[in-house]
Amino acid sequence: MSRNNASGSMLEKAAAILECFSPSGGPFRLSELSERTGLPKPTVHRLAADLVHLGWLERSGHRYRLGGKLFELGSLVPHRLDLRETALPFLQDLFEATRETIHLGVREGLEVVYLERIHGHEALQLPSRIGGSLPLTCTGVGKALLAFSGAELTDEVLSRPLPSLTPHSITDPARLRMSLEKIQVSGLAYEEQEAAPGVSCIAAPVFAGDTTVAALSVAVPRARFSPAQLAPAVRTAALGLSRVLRGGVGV
Amino acid sequence: MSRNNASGSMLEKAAAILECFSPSGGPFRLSELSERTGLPKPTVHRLAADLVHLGWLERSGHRYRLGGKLFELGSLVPHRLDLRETALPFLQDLFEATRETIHLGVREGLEVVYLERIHGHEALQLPSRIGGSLPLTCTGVGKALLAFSGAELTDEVLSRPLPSLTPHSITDPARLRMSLEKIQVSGLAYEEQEAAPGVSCIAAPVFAGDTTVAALSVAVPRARFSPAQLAPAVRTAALGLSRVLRGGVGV
DNA sequence: ACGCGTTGTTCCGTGACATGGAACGAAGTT
DNA sequence: AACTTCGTTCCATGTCACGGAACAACGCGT
Repeated sequence: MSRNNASGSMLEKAAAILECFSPSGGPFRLSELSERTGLPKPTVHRLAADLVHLGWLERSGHRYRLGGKLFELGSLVPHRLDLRETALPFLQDLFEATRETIHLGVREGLEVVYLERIHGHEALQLPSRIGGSLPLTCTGVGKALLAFSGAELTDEVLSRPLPSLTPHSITDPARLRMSLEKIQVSGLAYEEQEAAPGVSCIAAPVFAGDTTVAALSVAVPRARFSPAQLAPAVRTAALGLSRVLRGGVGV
Repeated sequence: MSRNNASGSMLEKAAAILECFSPSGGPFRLSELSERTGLPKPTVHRLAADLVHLGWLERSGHRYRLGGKLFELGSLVPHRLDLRETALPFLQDLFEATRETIHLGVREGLEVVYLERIHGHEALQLPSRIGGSLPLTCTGVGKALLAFSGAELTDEVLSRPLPSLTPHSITDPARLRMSLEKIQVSGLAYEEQEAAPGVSCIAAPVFAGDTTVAALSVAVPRARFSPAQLAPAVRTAALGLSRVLRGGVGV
């Protein structure tokens, strides 16, 4: 029924099979893979066997999952790895100061990709996942990135319909533009229930020299949201990280 | 010169290209990839182009790096993801209590694979990397895993030559067996400069029900190593995580 | 117990497409 | 300017991926 991105070279088919697992992640049966990819069952059977052989897929009984080799390779992606490594101490500081959920994200096209997310025992219900992407327009990290990535990008984003994750997500271009301007003067992005109901967020951009390379944020249950206490911590972490990156991390 | 694992299906060749990046990670030129894989240049050229098209490889100028899609897929590997998520709060506690480098690892075959590694501003020089694997026999996490994974595995490991990461790594089977027995009675694994010079480590196994699913550790510069203070923290974190996993995480 | 729907799996003739040697052009090196 | 080494394109060859059809192994409802 799905008639997904179907065929082409063998690689594309293999990729299509692996793509089935994002973002659902969950184990799939052969026929589910066949249906989701639009590929005939024997083809999926053979390819899946090959992928298992390579360690890219794992198979227990009749269920397929992503394999350990992908985790290994994914951990080596250089830009992600380096940035995460240098950012981690600052994220830890921020966590220790606030004891709330911390995010680190970079921009990729018109979306934000999360590189790290740390939290304590009380886990918020959030749409963000490490490695996952969300719209720039309705997340704290995304808005911080967007506000400091040049006017062309802002125009590009505003020229399209604005996606929304919750009823509070900003869908009016004019309102978003105003919000971005406020972010530019204050250096901090606020977000209230635009990404997840009941959760507010405050974010700050991270610079390497004069280009925006990332943003970090702290997400808080709405009931506990007190900008006066969080803002200095977030700003401090972002500035500290930016100072270390000044020499730094290549694009 | 390398005559690596050469050819076969197209997937194997593509995998061979990607494997070039572990653990070096660094960017490679076309001819380097050709040499390392043993594949002819035109073949690598075509495959690399396909991989770039899929987002598995990135190309800037004439240099190839691993692509963002791999990071995304790697973050979805279920066993890794779930365990890391539930373990994170306990790792944070342990970090906050010790302010030292924390590791979380699982066993995969005869090696330990690290799922998480958090640290502060002072980063130790360690061979461990997230997603990377090391021998079970010369790391704290590895020894904790090995000591609680059954006698057959111990015999299997001891029947082979013991690898070493430093001159202090244990290479005598008898000594290792004794060390493992001590770990079994104390519930804690000690490791002194066996993985990296100047670094000591104390680790504890993590159970889900009655099976060992992971181990966590704290690594400390030898000068600061004081087991009396670290041991209770490590044990507490491991027990806390085990308690949460009791219901839990499937194999 | 039986039949039916659905699953995972094997088989195999066909042809699409990956293959890699050879040739080319573009840098960088001596 | 002659040479080396790189990335890239071309194309005739034959390999190997392809997927329909047939088979086997469950699970299920009555």
